[in-house]
Amino acid sequence: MPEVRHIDTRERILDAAEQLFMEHGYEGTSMRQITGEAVVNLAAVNYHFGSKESLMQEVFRRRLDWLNEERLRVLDGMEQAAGGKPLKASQIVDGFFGTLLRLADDKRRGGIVFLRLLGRTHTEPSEFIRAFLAHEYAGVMERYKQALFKALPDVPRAEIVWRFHFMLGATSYAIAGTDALRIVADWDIEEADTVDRIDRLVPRLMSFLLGGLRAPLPQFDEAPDDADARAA
Amino acid sequence: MPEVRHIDTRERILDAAEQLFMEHGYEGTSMRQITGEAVVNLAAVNYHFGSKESLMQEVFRRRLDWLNEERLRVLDGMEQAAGGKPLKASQIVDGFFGTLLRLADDKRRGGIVFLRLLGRTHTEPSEFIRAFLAHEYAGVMERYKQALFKALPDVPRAEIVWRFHFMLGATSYAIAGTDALRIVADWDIEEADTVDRIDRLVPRLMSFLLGGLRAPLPQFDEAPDDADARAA
DNA sequence: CTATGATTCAAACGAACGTATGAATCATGG
DNA sequence: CCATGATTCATACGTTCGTTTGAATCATAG
Repeated sequence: MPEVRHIDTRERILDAAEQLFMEHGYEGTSMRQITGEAVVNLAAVNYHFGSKESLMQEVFRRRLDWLNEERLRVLDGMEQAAGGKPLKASQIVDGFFGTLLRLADDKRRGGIVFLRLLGRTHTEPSEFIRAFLAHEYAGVMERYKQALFKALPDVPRAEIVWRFHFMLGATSYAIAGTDALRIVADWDIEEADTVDRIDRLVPRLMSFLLGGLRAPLPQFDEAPDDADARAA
Repeated sequence: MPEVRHIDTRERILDAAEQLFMEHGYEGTSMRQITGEAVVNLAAVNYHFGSKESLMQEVFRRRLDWLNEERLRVLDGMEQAAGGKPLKASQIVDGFFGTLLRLADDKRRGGIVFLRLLGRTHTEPSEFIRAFLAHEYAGVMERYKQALFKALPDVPRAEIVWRFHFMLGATSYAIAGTDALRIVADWDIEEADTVDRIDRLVPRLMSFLLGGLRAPLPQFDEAPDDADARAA
């Protein structure tokens, strides 16, 4: 097999790119940084991936393919077990976000580095990246959306979609900046240490997400204009 | 006063930069794009602001100074009215996030363009930007944090800080991508039209945030290892 | 009406960017 | 064990980047 150096080089590039894209973003990372960190020749990226854009896509595909398939497997399993009855909202949320967050401990599948990269990329401005992510997510999103509709028949569908969106935001942000707490202001979570944070982040975030998902529906009181009246 | 052209040029640069940084990010926006959009000479940015970094900081300072002072004014007013008694959580959340979101309608203070820029920048990788934002936010964060501690005396402080963090994430994401709904997957909110979205986004997001903030506390069942038992 | 300082301008700087090239080096199949 | 195709390598290409420069133009004060 003439594949040994090949694969090794490819993987080293992907690892370095994953790390650097996470730290400095796509535009902020140069080919020379990537190949330098990976200890490969500058031309290797173009040889193996064709371009910087293709490299970026491969960085995501390598991790997202498994993640989204796993999400579908989990959902399939839960629906099978439920035998046609609606799932609980907490199950669905855990299937989608829990499956994501549990990646943090799985270094073989990217671990916390990929998690942070993914969190940051959700708000990445580059057009082609967002388009690519939209395509990668399309199938999974549709399935989970339908499951939530079924689980919460009394909640307007538009409301569910919005709240899914808010949950995505809270999650992206939470994983994008594990250190962002002391960035947005220098709060220090009293007890927090590196290991502790991820372990406890999951139940903390899950409580928050479910609380938000099941919150009382908003009142669109009166005229669209101004409308200072807010529920106290 | 030799200030007329001066100020006009400065402002045109700031407006163009605000728009372009929002669309393409800091690294993805070039000086030539900015000066082209502003219809000023390429050298004008360096003449008026010194560097691209300083320009970025000025773009934010122009808007954030007022926003954060307003947040403090609102909090002061509410605390005065309460006369020493704790505020309601919903008041505090509205003071912080509502004041932010109501900027969307205030074109004079940046409107939705600045709002989206701010949302995206929270996960921006560049070190100096995050450092700058941390400094800008420091005072306001501390005051609101203390207000929440007082309003929710039964909730562990660490939990409040985390939930504030989650709220920030949900909000950033919601405003960063008003179009991100059809980006993350191509959902279309049935009724949603441009005007409608922002009007209804506020009560929707507020309900979600409050639901999350007041959710049942997480259970850290069976410490995984390193039994740092903390009250559940 | 001219002198002065502030602003604008066209042009250029060196550095860094993503990419391409062709020769050198490698591992393998015949 | 040599021929072949895959991979690595040093080097260079053409652009674009942020910034600088010095002259031209402007608005005002004396």
